[in-house]
Amino acid sequence: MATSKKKTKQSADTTQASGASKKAGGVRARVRAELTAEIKAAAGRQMAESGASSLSLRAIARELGMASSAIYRYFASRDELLTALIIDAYEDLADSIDAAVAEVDADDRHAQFAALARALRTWAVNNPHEYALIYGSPVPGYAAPQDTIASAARVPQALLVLLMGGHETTKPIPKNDLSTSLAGLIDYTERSIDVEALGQGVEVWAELFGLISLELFGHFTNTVTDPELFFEQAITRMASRVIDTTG
Amino acid sequence: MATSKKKTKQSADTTQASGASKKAGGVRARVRAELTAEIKAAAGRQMAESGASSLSLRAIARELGMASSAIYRYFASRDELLTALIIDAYEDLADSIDAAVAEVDADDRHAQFAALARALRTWAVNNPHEYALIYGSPVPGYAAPQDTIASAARVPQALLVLLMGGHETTKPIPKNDLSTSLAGLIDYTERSIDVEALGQGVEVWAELFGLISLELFGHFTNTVTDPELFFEQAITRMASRVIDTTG
DNA sequence: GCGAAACGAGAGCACTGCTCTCGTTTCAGA
DNA sequence: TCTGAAACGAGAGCAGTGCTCTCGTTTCGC
Repeated sequence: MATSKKKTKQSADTTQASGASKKAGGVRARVRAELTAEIKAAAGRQMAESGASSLSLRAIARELGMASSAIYRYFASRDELLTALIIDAYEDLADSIDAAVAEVDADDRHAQFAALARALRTWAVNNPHEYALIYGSPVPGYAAPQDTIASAARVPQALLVLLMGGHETTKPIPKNDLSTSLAGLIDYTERSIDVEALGQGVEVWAELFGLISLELFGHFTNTVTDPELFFEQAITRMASRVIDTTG
Repeated sequence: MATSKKKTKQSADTTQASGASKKAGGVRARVRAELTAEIKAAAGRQMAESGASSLSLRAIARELGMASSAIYRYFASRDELLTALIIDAYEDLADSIDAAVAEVDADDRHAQFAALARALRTWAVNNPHEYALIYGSPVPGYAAPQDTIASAARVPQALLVLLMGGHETTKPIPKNDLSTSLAGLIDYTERSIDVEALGQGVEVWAELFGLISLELFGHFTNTVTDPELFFEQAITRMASRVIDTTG
């Protein structure tokens, strides 16, 4: 009876959600880029007020006035959107730190470290959900794609540069527990930094994130009454450890 | 026509989901306690393999062979279940630490600190999801109920005890930036601990959590190749800072 | 100009937390 | 001991989610 819907010649619908740029010229490509950015912006807005865990693709679609299924033309899944936000967060943080460090005298390494630390904390305080997204507990199933790793590395890179400014070494790396545990870092820095300094760097790095995480995640309430003031004091001590370590 | 269902005298159904113990005697009370424990156990099992974010009340009900709505007789909401798990996690961690510290010579404070630190990390490594639950990013809307605070405090308490073992003071607390920022902690310890030592304690505390969080959350991959070995080295240095601080 | 690819909209599936109702079981007080 | 009230389990139902599939339209590249 009813003829099955006329079968128009239909194509395969093989849109790449994680669009690898395609031709940059076309009008469609431009619109696509804009919409992608709009989706990320809406997601960022939504995340800023309710956090990453409650981020809803449907809510984003609603805000943008489009069907929820349309989002999938731009991001293959919620996870992929999250990944994009993670990368953006890393980049934004790294930019903030780099800018702050660049503003102070390159010879004053104490001041450089202080600038780095303050930039890190300030960014975290101003973007708590983004901070939680990248340095808080990761979603269990979530395996960081290779893309994020490069961006993630930019942040500690700033501290490594600081270390390189005073602890370069040409001496062979000693073979001991410390160098064993830091093998990856030693490799990454091409054996150019003194191992003791590297170790102090990692420790200070951990303290920085510890202080900020404990503050942001509410573990300082009623004990460390003024986290910012305490952080300032800690900066001085941490700077000494990072900079005055004799290799 | 059809008589509306006969209105049996019906009561108000005012079960308190967050059961405040009631009479301990009755059979019903005992069954209730058992089922509550079973639900928490199932939740813990489910969390251990897929993390807290994907914890599903319906899945728990399924595992226990009951209707999902029945769960609400025991926990008013998913959040309340989470809270119970959080408290259990804090208690379990605090127990582990206390037990580890108690096993070493009370006079050897370096060894005591080392035991504390190792117990903390070991627990975290063995219970990564529980660790993430209590020290990772909190759910944005989630405000820690008063109940959790007491349990949460037990953990850093262990370090405070260590500090008290060597930095008691009867001198008045100086009025400076450090004491201002730590006002809450000074109050909590009833001004019995030297402020400098308190400051070092907080810093070391932060470093401990920083090291463990960075390791567990995957920020050490390819850099700190052997986190456990590195942690061991850091312990020595941290112990010195905590214990050898001259007030 | 035309075929193929890209796209937006909409329906639908399986899942979630949570609520409400209803019949049953247990408890506590008279 | 009896009885009304409280506690309980089951089930249906609601609103929300991520994601898939289909279908008609628009745009692109050759």
